[in-house]
Amino acid sequence: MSRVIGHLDLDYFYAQVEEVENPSLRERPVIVCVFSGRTEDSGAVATSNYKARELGVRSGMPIVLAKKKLEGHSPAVIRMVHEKYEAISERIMADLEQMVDVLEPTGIDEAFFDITTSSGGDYSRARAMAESIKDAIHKTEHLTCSIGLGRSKVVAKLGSDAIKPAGLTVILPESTAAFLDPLPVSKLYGIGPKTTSILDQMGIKTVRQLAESDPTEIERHFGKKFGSYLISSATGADDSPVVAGLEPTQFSRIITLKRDTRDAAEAVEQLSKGIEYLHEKLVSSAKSCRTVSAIVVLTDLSAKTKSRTFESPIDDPATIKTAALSLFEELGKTVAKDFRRVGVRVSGLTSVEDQTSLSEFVRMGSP
DNA sequence: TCGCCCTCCTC
DNA sequence: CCATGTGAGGGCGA
Repeated sequence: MSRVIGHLDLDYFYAQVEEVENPSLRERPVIVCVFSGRTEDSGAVATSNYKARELGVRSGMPIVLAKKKLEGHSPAVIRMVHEKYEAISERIMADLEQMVDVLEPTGIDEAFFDITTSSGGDYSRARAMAESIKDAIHKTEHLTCSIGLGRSKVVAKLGSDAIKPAGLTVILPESTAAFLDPLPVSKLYGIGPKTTSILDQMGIKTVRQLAESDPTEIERHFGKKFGSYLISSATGADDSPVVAGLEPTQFSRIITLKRDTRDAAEAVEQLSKGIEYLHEKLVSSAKSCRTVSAIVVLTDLSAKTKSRTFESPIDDPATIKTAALSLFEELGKTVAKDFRRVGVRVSGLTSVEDQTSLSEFVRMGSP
């Protein structure tokens, strides 16, 4: 029996949340922006509503450029408030969890789910379940979403993208090949510009061509792991499970500096709020980290990182700060250009409860 | 295993 | 024409 996997995507999430909060915005192009603070309007568009997209606005576009495209259309330019969207997302995910067998959130606005058991493997029952999920989110949060149903994560994800906003696309197991075959490989999850270009050079343009290509040849180019993933996604036979309760493995914070510099102290100074935030994240998730990394983006937008791993896990802000400072100092010596953006990452996360306490360690004795 | 880089994803 | 922010995962050399 085929599995029934779903992928749910909240439509133009941040901008839609703003529309719900202020319905008069629906008539206007809306851009939700991240302001870097470097100059008045420097920064980028995080997302926009469909009115803005129709006028040529795209995610990641400089705010100044987006404003030019929207000139004369009375655009709403809104500063992004991440915590607001996070709270709404958490409520929705908690509700969803009650409605499916397994829920795997993969971002603030999307999640995979498995309803094989509760639908009995019946795709018309599954469709009805997807419809009630959409209704529930609309009732409670007044938000629309798009859902794809299919036999694998890759297929479900393509489904949620096929018709949006407010779409529901069901790809029956027996129609999987017909659905996938004609798509360009770049549509598959995990295939970006680089992989597309390599495949193109191998004469592989469509998902069908990828599915029919020699697995050995593919694995030779992309490695065992990614190679076998490519083949199984292309055939729709990818059997990776939907997994609930995945724990984060890293937290990071990166900011744009008010002015370019190579001074480590200034980097850490401007990052001090960010380091506080990382500390809070560690405490609130009951985790410690073993590795601290400093990230710099130089004036030419190239990036460099340097990290330090501690023997035992740490979670206090002072230690993170000191580590970051020395890492930035070392980076400052090796790079040829000034820092434009700086960041700190904590990784190698372990749950506090998992950590072997000293007394426990002594009791265990040396192996 | 660590450290660093690359690729990708989403907004 | 300016270019934000977060996180996952793999490859590879040391």
